[in-house]
Amino acid sequence: MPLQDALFRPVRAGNAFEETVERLMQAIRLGVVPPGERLPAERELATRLGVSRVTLREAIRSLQDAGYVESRRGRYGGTFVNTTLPAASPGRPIATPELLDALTLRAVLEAGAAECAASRSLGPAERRNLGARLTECSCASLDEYRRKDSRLHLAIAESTGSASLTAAIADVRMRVNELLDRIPLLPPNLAHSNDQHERIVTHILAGDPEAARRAMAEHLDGTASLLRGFLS
Amino acid sequence: MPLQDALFRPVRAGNAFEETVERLMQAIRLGVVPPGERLPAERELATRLGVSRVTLREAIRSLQDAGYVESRRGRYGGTFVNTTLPAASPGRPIATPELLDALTLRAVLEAGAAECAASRSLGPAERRNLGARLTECSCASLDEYRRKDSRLHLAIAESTGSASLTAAIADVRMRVNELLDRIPLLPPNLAHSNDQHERIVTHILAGDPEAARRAMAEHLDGTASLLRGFLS
DNA sequence: GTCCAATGGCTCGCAGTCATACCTTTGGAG
DNA sequence: CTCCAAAGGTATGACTGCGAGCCATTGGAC
Repeated sequence: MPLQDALFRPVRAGNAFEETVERLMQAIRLGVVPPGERLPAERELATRLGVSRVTLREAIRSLQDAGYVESRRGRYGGTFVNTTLPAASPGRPIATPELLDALTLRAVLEAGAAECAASRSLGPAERRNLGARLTECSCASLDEYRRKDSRLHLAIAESTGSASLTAAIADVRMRVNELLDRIPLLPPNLAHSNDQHERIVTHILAGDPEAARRAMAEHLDGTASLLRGFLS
Repeated sequence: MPLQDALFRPVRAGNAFEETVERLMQAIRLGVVPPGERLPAERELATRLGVSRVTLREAIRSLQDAGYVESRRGRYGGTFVNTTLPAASPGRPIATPELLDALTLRAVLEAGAAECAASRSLGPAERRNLGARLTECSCASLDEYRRKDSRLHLAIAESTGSASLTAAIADVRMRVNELLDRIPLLPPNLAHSNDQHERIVTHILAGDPEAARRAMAEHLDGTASLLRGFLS
């Protein structure tokens, strides 16, 4: 019975150390803490992540070794994201069912988020945030595009007002980005992507849920078919 | 920055024991392992949950104490779900933001799942499964309705073919059911719900994604506004 | 120049968790 | 009747993760 497969899945994705590394990577790779910026202080971060400071420090240490962050002591010190990030390692080959699973979940979550965001009355701060992320994305160079793109999509998720939904989208984006890192990013795709972004944000700001959903679905379909093509 | 709140959320929802209890409760309360049925053998279940047998046994023990399951030794023994389940304990009062968060996520996931299921070409086994769950639900008595209802919704999720999506829906249903257990379930609501179920399944089987999505959204809106009313 | 608050760096003992192995019970196969 | 495979029940020793406390460093406030 495959329903049980979904429910009796592993309770833990790994040990506390591994999951903590994963979470910090998420913040960095999705551009939530941009290059040059500081992570929260260890004591605070450990509390927020529900993990001991010892474990958090081990995770940070491994990110240092991998070249993602650097730590400075003293007051006004902290752990800072490096301005030049290491390229993602290829990792294991991709299983097709896993790919389809991630793409399905992403389509549901992000299209739903776009619709939901468009059906809410957004405050001025939220509207400004969406605009800022959009222009940031359109100005981004190739090597920072994935990060700025993720940041925009997260801003849309965030404007649904649902923290769980935002978290779920962050998770699925990490899964999909891991796959996208295996295929080249071409300037024409990037330009097309920016057009679609603009349309999505416009529909959200105009409060047109149906149009926002359609635009987002179309946008996602682009990378989805790209992925399916490269990996099947 | 509230985006960081979503990403720097706790890495662990609790210790291994608590999370294991939660997972088993999910299988029972959502009707995935119905009353009278047997759970997988301890050794297998421990492997699937990625947890040691000791920890799993502690979890099972606490479910025994709470009256959810009984264990029998010997070959053809095992751990069986009790035919009469204890009523859910009220638990802590509900915070409104938490409620809205869960309802938003549910709307996105389940409406998306209905649409996705309708846009796939389902096999005969899947079609039969949907039909069976639908009639099971329409015949259910008040005290078993929530379980049968969840089981139908999970069948829809399952027919998207995405294990992650199914798991996500199971999780959010547990959250919402916990809230629904605080308000009475009335026969008229039940009848109305069954009508909507039938419409949803019909649209899915007919392969009409848009209609399936709309029907599901309407269906969810019913309980959502009920909840908002009772708790605000 | 001195102080001090905030930060990263470090250590130790207790709780929880795990892998492994072995014991006990049960009911069908032969 | 006997045997035995499959299930739950138990015990042991090592490892992980945690809380708490203390140390070391830094740069601004005074």
